Amino acid sequence: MSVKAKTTRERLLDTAEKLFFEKGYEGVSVRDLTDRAGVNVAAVNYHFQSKKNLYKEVVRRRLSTVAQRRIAELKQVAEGKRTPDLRKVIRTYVSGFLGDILSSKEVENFLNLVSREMSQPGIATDVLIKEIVSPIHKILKDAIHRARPALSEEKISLCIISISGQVLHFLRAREIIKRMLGHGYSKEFLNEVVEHITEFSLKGIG
Amino acid sequence: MSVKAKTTRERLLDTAEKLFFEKGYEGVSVRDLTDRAGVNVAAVNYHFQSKKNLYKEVVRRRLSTVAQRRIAELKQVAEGKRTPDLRKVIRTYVSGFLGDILSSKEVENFLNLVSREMSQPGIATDVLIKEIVSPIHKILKDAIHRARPALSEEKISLCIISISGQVLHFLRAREIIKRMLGHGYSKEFLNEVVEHITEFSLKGIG
DNA sequence: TGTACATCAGTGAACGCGCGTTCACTGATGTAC
DNA sequence: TGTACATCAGTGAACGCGCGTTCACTGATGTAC
Repeated sequence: MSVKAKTTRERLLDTAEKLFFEKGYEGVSVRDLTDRAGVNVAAVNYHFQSKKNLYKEVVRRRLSTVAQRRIAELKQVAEGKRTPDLRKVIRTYVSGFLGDILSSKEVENFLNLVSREMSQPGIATDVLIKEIVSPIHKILKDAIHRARPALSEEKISLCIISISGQVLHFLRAREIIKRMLGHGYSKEFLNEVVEHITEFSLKGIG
Repeated sequence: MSVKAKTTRERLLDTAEKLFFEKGYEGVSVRDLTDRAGVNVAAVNYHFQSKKNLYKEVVRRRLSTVAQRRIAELKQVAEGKRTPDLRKVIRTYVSGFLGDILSSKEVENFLNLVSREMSQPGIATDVLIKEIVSPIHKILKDAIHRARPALSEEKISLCIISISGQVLHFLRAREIIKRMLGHGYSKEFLNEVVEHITEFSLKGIG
């Protein structure tokens, strides 16, 4: 079997991912982290020079996987064809960020972090914009442009912001939304939300 | 003339409002506050018992004015008539939160705070929900129900969340939106955004 | 009107605490001759 | 194969700092007789 024991570095990265994604950079102290990981306080600075660096490293690690998957999914439905199926494009985008937050704690937590950094610029905002926000924006813009050639560039951007605003709000304001609706985020409800945002936005674009 | 000199308490409240609204509760230290106000560090605890209490007091002070105005505006266009003009209702809601953020630094900063507390529960979230979120939600729900009787209660709530999601996103993610669009938030642009969200949402509701 | 005392706003200095980081060290593994 | 030294992961304890808060105090104003 040989279940290789995790090194201190690996344990730190895994614990940091969990805690940072849940509580944000400032919500986690170095001691929270090292206690939970079962390593010495000095380990963070030994392996990553600083808390900030560890955070960036953690973001980078997940980002490449998640961003690549989201971008690949979108490209598949948005590119190639002469006029893309806008409903499919939007649904893919929305469901990529909302659809399966329940199926994987890691993805859910990572999306928490993304939405947090989108709401107020933080340590990793630059890399997030570069690796995920801009590429997706570009794909969506292009797809909408080909599907609705009459719309101006500015109008298309406003529509994209309207869509991502809804997605981020449903991601971020879960607690308040739960209170307003009187129920939580079940699998079925999330599917309903994805359909809702898709149809709402499709009609909104016109 | 008799320009009455501000008391320490008043200076603290005014400074706290400015700083808390701009940078959030945790972004401001008691010393930031008292230095800026030109008063002693101990004054915060002398007048307000704790930093937390000062924050609540500051929120309470603005909230009553802003909430009352927003609710009054909405009631005027939403209530009374048999079937309300949905376009007017939505525009009033959207423009209440986005329309004049440039005209008053205080209102802009307060709306920053509201949107911050809506994104992640904070010290004042409860009072905000009670005084402004719930009442407005109720008015909107009722107006949409009378204008579109076919829609279910759940569907109406989803639509309201879609609208407020857009509003909050345009409020919160200003830095990122500026980068995406290549220009800032001018008076004209804000009017354009209000019209955009109104029409997008009106079509979205169907 | 004068005196004694209470109440109040406001202050300077310090407290205890948790924070991120650093220092001096250990013990295991690798490398050179 | 044995010895000497270098490199590395990891550690325990402490450092300096900024934080919210508290303490003991001053000086001005109000109140009672």
